[in-house]
Amino acid sequence: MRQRVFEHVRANGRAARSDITRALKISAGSATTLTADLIALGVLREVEDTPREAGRGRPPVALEVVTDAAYVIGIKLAFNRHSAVLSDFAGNVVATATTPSVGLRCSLTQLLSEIVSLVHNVAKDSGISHTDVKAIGIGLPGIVDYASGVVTWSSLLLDTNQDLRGAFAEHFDTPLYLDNDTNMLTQSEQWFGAQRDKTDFAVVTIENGVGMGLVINNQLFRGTHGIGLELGHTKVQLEGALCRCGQRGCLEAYLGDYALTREAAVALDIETSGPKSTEQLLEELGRQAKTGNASAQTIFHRAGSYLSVGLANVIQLFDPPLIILSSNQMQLEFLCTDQVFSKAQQLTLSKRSSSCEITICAWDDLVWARGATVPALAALTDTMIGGQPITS
Amino acid sequence: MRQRVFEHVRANGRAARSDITRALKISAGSATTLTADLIALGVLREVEDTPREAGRGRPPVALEVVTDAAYVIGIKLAFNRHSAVLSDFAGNVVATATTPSVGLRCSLTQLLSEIVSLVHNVAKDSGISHTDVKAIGIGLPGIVDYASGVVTWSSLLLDTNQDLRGAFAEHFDTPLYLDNDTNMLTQSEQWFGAQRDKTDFAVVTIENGVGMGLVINNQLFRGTHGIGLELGHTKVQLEGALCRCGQRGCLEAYLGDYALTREAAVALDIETSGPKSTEQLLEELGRQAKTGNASAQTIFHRAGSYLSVGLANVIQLFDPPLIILSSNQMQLEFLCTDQVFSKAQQLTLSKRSSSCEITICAWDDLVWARGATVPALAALTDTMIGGQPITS
DNA sequence: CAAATTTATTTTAGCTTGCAAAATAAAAAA
DNA sequence: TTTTTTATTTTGCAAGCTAAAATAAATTTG
Repeated sequence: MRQRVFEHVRANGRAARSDITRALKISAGSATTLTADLIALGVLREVEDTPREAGRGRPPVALEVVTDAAYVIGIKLAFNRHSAVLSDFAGNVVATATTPSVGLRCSLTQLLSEIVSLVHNVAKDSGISHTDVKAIGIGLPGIVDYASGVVTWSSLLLDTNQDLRGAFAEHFDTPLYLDNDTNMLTQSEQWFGAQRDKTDFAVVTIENGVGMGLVINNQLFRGTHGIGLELGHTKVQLEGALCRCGQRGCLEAYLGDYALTREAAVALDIETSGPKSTEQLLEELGRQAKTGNASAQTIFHRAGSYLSVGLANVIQLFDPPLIILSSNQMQLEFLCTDQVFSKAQQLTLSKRSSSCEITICAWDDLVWARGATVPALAALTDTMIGGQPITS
Repeated sequence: MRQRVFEHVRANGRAARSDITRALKISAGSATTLTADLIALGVLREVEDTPREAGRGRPPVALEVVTDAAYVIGIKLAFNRHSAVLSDFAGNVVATATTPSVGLRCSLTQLLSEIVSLVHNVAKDSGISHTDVKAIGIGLPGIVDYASGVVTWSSLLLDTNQDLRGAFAEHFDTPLYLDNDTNMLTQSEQWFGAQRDKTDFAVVTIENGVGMGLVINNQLFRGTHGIGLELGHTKVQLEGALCRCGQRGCLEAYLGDYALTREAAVALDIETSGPKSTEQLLEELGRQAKTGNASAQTIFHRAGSYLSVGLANVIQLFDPPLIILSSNQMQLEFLCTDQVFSKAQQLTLSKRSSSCEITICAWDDLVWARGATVPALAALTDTMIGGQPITS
């Protein structure tokens, strides 16, 4: 219950004891006791100059999170750049940092050294002491065993089954929470997003690969072994296009950056092995599609069809009231279109009454990184407040 | 906690207080108090002649469910026959009944009258009074709003959005729990199946249509609106085979009875409009496939390929440790083969360490009907023991 | 066979949590 | 100034557990 009171204050920024009794349906006496505990623990404080609101009666005294009770860092590791966010105990972003990354698969040692310098960088300018950072969260693409902190597979790493948490522990004492990057983005939406009041929603990301996150009843769903929701590798075509994973017909083999660019070479009549980067190729492909290149258009058109199918399947299986779609600029413009969405709705229309809302957003890497602070903050709060660790 | 103690006894048939303290990790004192409550409520009783077990010390005195504290009925409605099970409060089957059904879509009134006669039939022979039946569960194919008891759509009914619970209430006072039939089978597995100790598993059914049920952490997952898990209508092929739902490329359009038999006419070189029933056609198709008819074999082969894809997608998305596959005899023999399963595993192999076990079973309709007793029993127990209703 | 040992269950005292209701506080309205 | 209204604190009290002691009922042991 202490946890719930604290989370209510954190989620709302400020809340008076009387707000808490109403929101959490506890008695006024309990509110007094619980908040007194939290104040004694040093995680909540009364706001001195609570702004005077209209209304009679004794004015409520707002409570807020003691922002400097602890700090956490959230990191997003990606193919072309890494991003980090330093956040206070209330979840406010205090500092950010970004570094370019090698752009090639690398060893665990190399990746770790990039993480170490990023951690130092983000703390440097903010004036926050190293020792005040009490937890760190990292999200990276691939399959991650959340419980053990082992990276089963990642597109960033040369090797499989890398014990990133173990390696990290040799550099820092800080506890590390490691997860798939889409789960981090999902938690960013859950805590900080425009739809943060929603208890159930899905997140679908289209980047180099295709990922998915799911919140059911305010709880992140990871699958039994923590490796579910591999939407990118669901099959949408028997013996279809070749995927990075070696299989054929995976959804991401039609939608991901690499899927579009490998066909771009043909459509744009450029030599494949040219010096162009994926980003440049994608941009060129978009430009050509806009100016009427039929081959370029057909690439996006086909990808759009499969995106409809992917979204429809998500709706049919998980039945979420909302899907938040996040993607690169190019896919956003050409794939995440109203036509594609209405096609997806059509494909699920069969007898279903309530429909699923689909919204789009193109998030900055820092939003992803901020999501990585969520498990760090949540776990830290648990240890500080002292309750059963929430298994999320 | 009372609930948990009671469910532990019911799940194990018998349990001593000392077993309960160990299993539920409560103190011996609590076990005494809680069981005393349950005995006073008339739902548990001490077993007089507890069989003497080897071992020293004061012998444990077993507790068991008072079987005649209440009775419930579970019903499975299907295309060609309806089945009912009368169960005591411990979940033991006391009587069963089966009636042929019209075999055509019918009106709500017609279906209801079949339900009414089934309810009377199953109680008749058992000597159980009508008034001792305290709850009834019904499972039927289609989309059912569990909370409201409205059948949004069913292959059994002519019309959509039929308020079956409301209509039922005009005939009986007994509370009615209405659900999709696959959810009922899933709960049958959860309570009575060989794998009932499992906390997480999926059920996939291949009958006329294709259905799915999912248990996550001992809890039935229905999707947010209670209409998720429509595996049969996930798309596995862009612009693929025509499905009953009007869409193209649905999984069940490749696997369901009707999907196989509509191609059977061609393969077997029979006139489509002949008098053959679906069952006869399926049997004939199986016979021919066995005796080397290449066309017949190719039908099963294609269906098998899509079943692999469907199972692989379930694994990729839900990551269950176990899938229980239930189907008709014919699909069991020709589709649920080791080749299909190993193909499904292959399609998910990408970097995944733990694999998903797949088991098969061909359940009698009575097993499905018994599953329909589960929500009835669970809800009844809640009201009798008086706790928060379990939201499952 | 009586005493010791072992296991099960009950009793007892105490702790924690949360509530209702009364008391107190702090403001606006009369 | 008094009343009214809203917020918060204080004060018993009840429920739900637990740990530890007491009691029960068997088997083993000397």
